[in-house]
Amino acid sequence: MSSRAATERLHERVLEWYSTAARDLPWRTDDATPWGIFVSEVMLQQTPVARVLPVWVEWMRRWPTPTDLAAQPPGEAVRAWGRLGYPRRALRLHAAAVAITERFDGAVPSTEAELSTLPGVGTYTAAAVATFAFGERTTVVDTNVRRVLARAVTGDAYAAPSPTRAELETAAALVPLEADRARTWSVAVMELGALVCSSRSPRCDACPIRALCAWRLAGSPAHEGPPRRGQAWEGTDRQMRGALLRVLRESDGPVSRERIEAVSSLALQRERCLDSLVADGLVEPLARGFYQLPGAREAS
DNA sequence: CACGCGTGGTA
DNA sequence: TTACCAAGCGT
Repeated sequence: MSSRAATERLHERVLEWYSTAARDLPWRTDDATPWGIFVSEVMLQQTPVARVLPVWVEWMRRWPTPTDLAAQPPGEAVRAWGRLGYPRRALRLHAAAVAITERFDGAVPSTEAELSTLPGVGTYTAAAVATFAFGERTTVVDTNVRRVLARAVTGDAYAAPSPTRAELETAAALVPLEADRARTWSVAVMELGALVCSSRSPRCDACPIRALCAWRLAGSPAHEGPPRRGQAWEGTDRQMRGALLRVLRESDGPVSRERIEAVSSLALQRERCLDSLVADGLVEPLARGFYQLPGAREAS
């Protein structure tokens, strides 16, 4: 319900703050390529910047273009993914590189609609790449944006579990009209959420919009409703899949069934997870009970 | 639409 | 120490 003048004040304060507080990240430099930005966005899905940085640098060194990556077997992408987590992203990134090479002549597509057709590219990533790599004026909504707007505009301590229609309309209404300003606004709000308006302990004293923040003005009320439950971990298939894939990733050649079985004595779960990794295309079964990352060449 | 999917740092 | 959390996506 903010007036145009209030919106303008919000823009000015956030953009001014960003001009001095923004981190120097390699995918934000002027010479960052659309491919580099694309790779960074996929790596940053649910993974912190600090962990992404060294892996991104290595990927750019090895595969400076989508075609370079597409020429490799998918297992190479999975191995180079290291410990970023959610390794299916590596597989989808490889598949996206193949699609870009085959369907877009090796050039990362520039529109949100075309980007959305690529594997591993959802609503957020399509908007982010269209905006940050190509300057398309669109609405970028990630978890940071949702939290910042929940507090500053709506006055809630946290955003809803999943984005609501009203939330997306609020975000869209706040995007500056001019494309270049819109791009900076999007990255600035994300940065504000990452550095200042954090989930656990927001640093309101350092916030450029504390004087305009609805949550702050309401006395920073605690979150209402049931506590959001985190993901279970101990004993989950996710944990087992991670342990299994780690053995494959850190092994040069094919891995014997014996080494697979040494990962865990829980045979039922272990085999279920191995099967699911094969079904996902993350693991390739070979003859005589050996396994390897998909498409990996035989070590000589 | 709710759930499954990795990993490691931090309050 | 132990939950919580980090630029989501696909089914």
